[in-house]
Amino acid sequence: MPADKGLGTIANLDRVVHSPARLMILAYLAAVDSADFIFLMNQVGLTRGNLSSHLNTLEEAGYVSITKEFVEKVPRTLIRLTDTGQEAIQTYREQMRTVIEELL
Amino acid sequence: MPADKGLGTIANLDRVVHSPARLMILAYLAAVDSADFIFLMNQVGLTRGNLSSHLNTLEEAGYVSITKEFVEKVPRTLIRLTDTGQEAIQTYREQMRTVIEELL
DNA sequence: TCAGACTAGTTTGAAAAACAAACTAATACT
DNA sequence: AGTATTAGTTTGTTTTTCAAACTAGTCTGA
Repeated sequence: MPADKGLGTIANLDRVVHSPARLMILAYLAAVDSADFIFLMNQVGLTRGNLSSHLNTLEEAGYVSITKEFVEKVPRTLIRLTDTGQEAIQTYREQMRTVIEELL
Repeated sequence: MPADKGLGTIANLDRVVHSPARLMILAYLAAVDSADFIFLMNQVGLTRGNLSSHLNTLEEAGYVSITKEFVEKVPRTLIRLTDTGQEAIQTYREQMRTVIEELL
């Protein structure tokens, strides 16, 4: 662990949120609250496989909920930000803000 | 690439800076401007091997300069933030600030 | 109706990054 | 001389990221 208090903030950053690919997913979901798989894929510019595994990571962390439904025989995967996910983003924002201030 | 302008900011984040371990190193160097290897190791809480390879990455990116000198027969490695490194931090701060604003 | 093509994802496997253990080399102590 | 200590580097393992290949179901037209 870092000896310094400020650096400790960096060490404690939530890696699930911090990863750029997932940060994009969360940023998008924070704006729209719910999106389908393909639309999200186009928005964040990830391949399907890539998106699938990142969503899995986010779901395991409890940050998103994934519901599959059939719309006119076509499967549709809806991804939604959970309250826990919302909180995680909030915490991350606050920590990152602190980091940015002390990085000056 | 992401379709959205804001998400593009996240996609373009400098990965060399973004990595928490290196972010700690840079944050520390930004504060003190120069530090020796062992002191830095204690401050950021990394093992020697770990610190050594991260410094290598930072040196290759041109963000730090590493000078080795002998002080009383004892080798001393001084790590210093370069101007390029200072600029990279500045750019990262600005991008991250934007990210934090649009993550709300 | 059966072949080919598309949609929506998941699984798997490869590449890159992060980390720590083991190694190197030099000095200092006894 | 032999052992311990300091200061790093190299190497090998684990984890993370990413994309190619696979699966399952639907649609389209000959």
